[in-house]
Amino acid sequence: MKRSASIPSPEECSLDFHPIFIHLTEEEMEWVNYEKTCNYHKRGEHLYHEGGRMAGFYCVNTGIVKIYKTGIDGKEQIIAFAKKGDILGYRSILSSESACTTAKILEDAILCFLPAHLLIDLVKKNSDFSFEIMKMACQELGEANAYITDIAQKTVRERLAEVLIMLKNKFELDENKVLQISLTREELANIVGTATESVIRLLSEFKADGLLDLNGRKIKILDLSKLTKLASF
Amino acid sequence: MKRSASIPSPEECSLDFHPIFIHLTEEEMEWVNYEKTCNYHKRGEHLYHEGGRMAGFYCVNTGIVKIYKTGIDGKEQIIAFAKKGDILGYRSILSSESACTTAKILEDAILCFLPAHLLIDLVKKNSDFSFEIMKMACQELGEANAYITDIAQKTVRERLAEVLIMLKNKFELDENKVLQISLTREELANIVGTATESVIRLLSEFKADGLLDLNGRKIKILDLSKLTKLASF
DNA sequence: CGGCCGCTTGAACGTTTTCAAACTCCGTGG
DNA sequence: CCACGGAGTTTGAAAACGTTCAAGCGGCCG
Repeated sequence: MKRSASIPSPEECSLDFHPIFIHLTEEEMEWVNYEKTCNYHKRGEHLYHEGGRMAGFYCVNTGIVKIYKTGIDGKEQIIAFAKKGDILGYRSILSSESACTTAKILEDAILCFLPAHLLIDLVKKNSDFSFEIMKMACQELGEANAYITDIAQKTVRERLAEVLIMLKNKFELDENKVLQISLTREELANIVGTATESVIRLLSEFKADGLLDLNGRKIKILDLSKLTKLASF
Repeated sequence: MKRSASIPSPEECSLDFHPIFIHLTEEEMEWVNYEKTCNYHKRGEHLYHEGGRMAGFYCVNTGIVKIYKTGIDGKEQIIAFAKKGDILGYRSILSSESACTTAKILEDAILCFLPAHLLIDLVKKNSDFSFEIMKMACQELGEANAYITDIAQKTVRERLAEVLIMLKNKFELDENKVLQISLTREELANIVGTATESVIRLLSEFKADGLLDLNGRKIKILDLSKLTKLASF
């Protein structure tokens, strides 16, 4: 536990690669670096909870964060994942609402925390920064609308295929074509919006059809084009 | 057709009540009024189409606009309605994407059209305006996330109850407790994300349970609290 | 008056969920 | 080192839910 006790190195804390900050002046960037708090976060840790007030937002430098809402009798609905380069928690700050989701570390992460007032000040002072944030929010909105349509109209089978493709695009495959994110069957079900057993049955069906190979939580994509057809884009 | 041939009166074109514009300077407001084009739009008319480029955005002064995506074999998924005070089409402009929805007039409307460059210029020049737009986008994003969870986890019955409550909140009831928006059963189904027949069956079930009364497209809300319970918030 | 569109109902069908049980893997403690 | 326990996974069978198809009705517009 040497790492989690210590503070990340300056390189690990760098925000330079975050597309959001490219339009900041040197002065503003210094301000950001002065205000930021960078930390290690272990798997399982909660960053914030649905319904709570957001003290600030987070920039992901390494690791994976799961963002979800809690629905009927505690069942979670996964809304998104955040990985290197993503920011999270900005929505609630800008809309002056309490957090509409919960964020939990899925893979050990290095995150920078930036206080809410900084976000608001930057948005008010730097119109390019503001524009980037707005662009991001509008893109997310477009994706959310698309997902509403999918979830309302597609079968569970189609949605599972689609989710696998989405995960492949976001987290890539390794040299063996294995999805570079490890999810439980239940988590997969909570993205798709279905029961765990349904995911299990459909996955083995996909395997039987030669679309993919399974090895515990490792999912190897064998036939992307068939999978894409199944998702019916 | 005297009206549709003529141009709306200055009062009908006023944008003063739109909350979006309250932070504009007098000069900026003059600019908006100079650039705006105000028109009558008849029921059935399309404002823009999914996949097309947005030349600008619209402010609703009167009437109702239906905003939807087209899914599997043409089935529409209604994403939102816009009424007096709402703006639409801004998302695609700010995210530099093509329209992710289609907009169609549901009730004869008076709309102001504002060119895309105006939106972008205002966003870049007036940080308060920019902040308002961002706030709106972030709120919509929160609502979209909530709807994803609902549609993924709730039964059709719960969702229909929820949609009726949403419509009541947005369009109010008249003095007879009748919903002030007229939708076909199919349109209701396309909000809920289900088949037309399911909506019909559930509506008559709600009626049998004394929750509401039906008279063609007129839906009279009899027992809001029971309906709310059914929606399980 | 005819035809079309929207509404309604019934019945069959298919998909998905639920419940129950058993199995596997893995880490902990005896 | 092995037993134990727990979480996650898998499978089967039954049940619930929702869709689809088919048919008939009713009202409105041309």
